[in-house]
Amino acid sequence: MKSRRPSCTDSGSESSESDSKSPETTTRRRMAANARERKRMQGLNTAFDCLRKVVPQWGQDKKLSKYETLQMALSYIVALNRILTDPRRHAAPHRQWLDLQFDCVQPENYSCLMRYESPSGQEYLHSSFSYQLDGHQVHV
DNA sequence: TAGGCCATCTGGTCCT
DNA sequence: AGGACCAGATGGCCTA
Repeated sequence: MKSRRPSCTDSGSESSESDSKSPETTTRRRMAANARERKRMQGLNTAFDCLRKVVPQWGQDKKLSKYETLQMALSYIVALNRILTDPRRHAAPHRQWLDLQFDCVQPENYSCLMRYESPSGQEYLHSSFSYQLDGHQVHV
């Protein structure tokens, strides 16, 4: 594991008589805030690990970065959404419906719309997704 | 060695 | 008032 900067959060002395402005209190609060922030970031990283497990890796032996994980999750959701909204077009065995690459879905290229279509073809309120793929506007 | 990725610290802001 | 969240800064590790 990485060697981390010496942490000042190890549970140490607790001053009980200090007022709210004393250096001791300030330091104690900072240490507590650091510990909370560390815990929060660990929770975030746990969530990223969970996301990596359910997102396709396409044979990558290297762990996806956080950014790549988010991009891949976005592409994956788009692909699954396409299957759900138009299964006959996208779910055929010969279809390479998961051939979206990271670059296919860039934040500047997509927009979320509020439209949905049921499997029976009946339209109702839902969320759909559109993005730029190879220069073409794709709606799923 | 440079660049990418990451963990941690820190101060600011918002919320309860 | 204190906790949660966020973004910037900093420095360590790893790989090409």
